[in-house]
Amino acid sequence: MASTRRIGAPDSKTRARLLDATEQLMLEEGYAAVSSRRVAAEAGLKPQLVHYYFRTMDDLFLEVLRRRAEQNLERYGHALTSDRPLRALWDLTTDSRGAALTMELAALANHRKAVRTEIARYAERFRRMQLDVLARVLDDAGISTDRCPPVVALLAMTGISQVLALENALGITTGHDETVAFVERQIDELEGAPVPATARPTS
Amino acid sequence: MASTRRIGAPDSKTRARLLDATEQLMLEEGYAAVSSRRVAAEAGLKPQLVHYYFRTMDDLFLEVLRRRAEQNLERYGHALTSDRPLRALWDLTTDSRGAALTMELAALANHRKAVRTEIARYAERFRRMQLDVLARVLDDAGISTDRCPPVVALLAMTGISQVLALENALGITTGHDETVAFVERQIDELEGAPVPATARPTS
DNA sequence: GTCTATACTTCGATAGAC
DNA sequence: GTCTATCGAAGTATAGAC
Repeated sequence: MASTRRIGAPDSKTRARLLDATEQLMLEEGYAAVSSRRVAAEAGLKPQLVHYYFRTMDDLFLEVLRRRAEQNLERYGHALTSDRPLRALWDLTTDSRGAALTMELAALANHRKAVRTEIARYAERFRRMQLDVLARVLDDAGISTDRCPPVVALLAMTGISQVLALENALGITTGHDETVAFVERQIDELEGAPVPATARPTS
Repeated sequence: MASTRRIGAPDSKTRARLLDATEQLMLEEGYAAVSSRRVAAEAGLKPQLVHYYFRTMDDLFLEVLRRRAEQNLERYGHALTSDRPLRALWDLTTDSRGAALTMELAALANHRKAVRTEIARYAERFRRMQLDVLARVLDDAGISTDRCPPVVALLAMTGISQVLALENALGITTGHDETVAFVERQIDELEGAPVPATARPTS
């Protein structure tokens, strides 16, 4: 029989503080630093509150993941409608804070089955949205996809931004500037390079 | 003054068993599963022995890292002298077991300063060796490096193999086959292996 | 609805026995 | 040189007080 234990309200202010503290802790010290005691200390609360609002640590991690993923899905939605969708997509995948948290969640997935399952679900949705953008841009630019299918270009782009984020975290930056410049030049060519000045059309 | 506590012999059979057990545990359940008790259980030994041979857990992780890194340095050395060095390099970076362990160590580096420092040191050495191979191959093939410097190609290759490994661990494989085929075709063209009919050397 | 007192488990590490 | 007995701290989680 299921436990009769109660759970905190989903819209509680305290609950949100715990989620923020968890995310902060993951970024600063990695997911392994996340414990009920550490999260509570970061939020200035008592450790037991973590278990009141999130019955288990898995629930806490899942909620962090979902909150961030939904936010990202919305951002990618906007990228789709941008006048330079590919550039918008690249900017999103190279956002350092987002990339770092993604890395932590991916590492976490290695030994938390619930997290792995949820990440895989979201990843498929992201992949599809990204592919839509890329396929459309390549088609508009009249690029043949025989030799390099859109999915290959997408994986390359994802991989490059990932390795940049990972090495950044380790303090290795050799070749990063050149790589970013290269990718952005490719994107500019595909989407029609804007004049290099700061003149941007008003939105 | 430093502690008077003693430490086990470096060539001890028991010590090696503990290192093996740690590596195994990291691959199977992630680095967060590595504790003195779990490692000992995996090796069929008593938990306190971990602290006898490796004073702290940091020391244990560092030894796992060094052992694996030295092994890899040797492998990359061989790749340099292969008749198809680029292909050998690609095979090494896509070795799934090695990639998985690297991911774990990278994640571990996020909150273990000693590990991060040591990884960064080895990473610089690897990067240099890999660049030597790539620059030579590109030069031999007469490829201009103006547009795409060797270091950019290297980061792309590293990123692609990394994202493949990461997604594999998550159970996502969409587009993987196409991507591997694409990269290997590029390599074959550069190194003059069986060239497909549509191959077009750069002018 | 919100939070605290508390149980029980596992952790890293040391001192000392063989 | 090798291993064991044991400690204090930190971890997750639950039952019950406000």
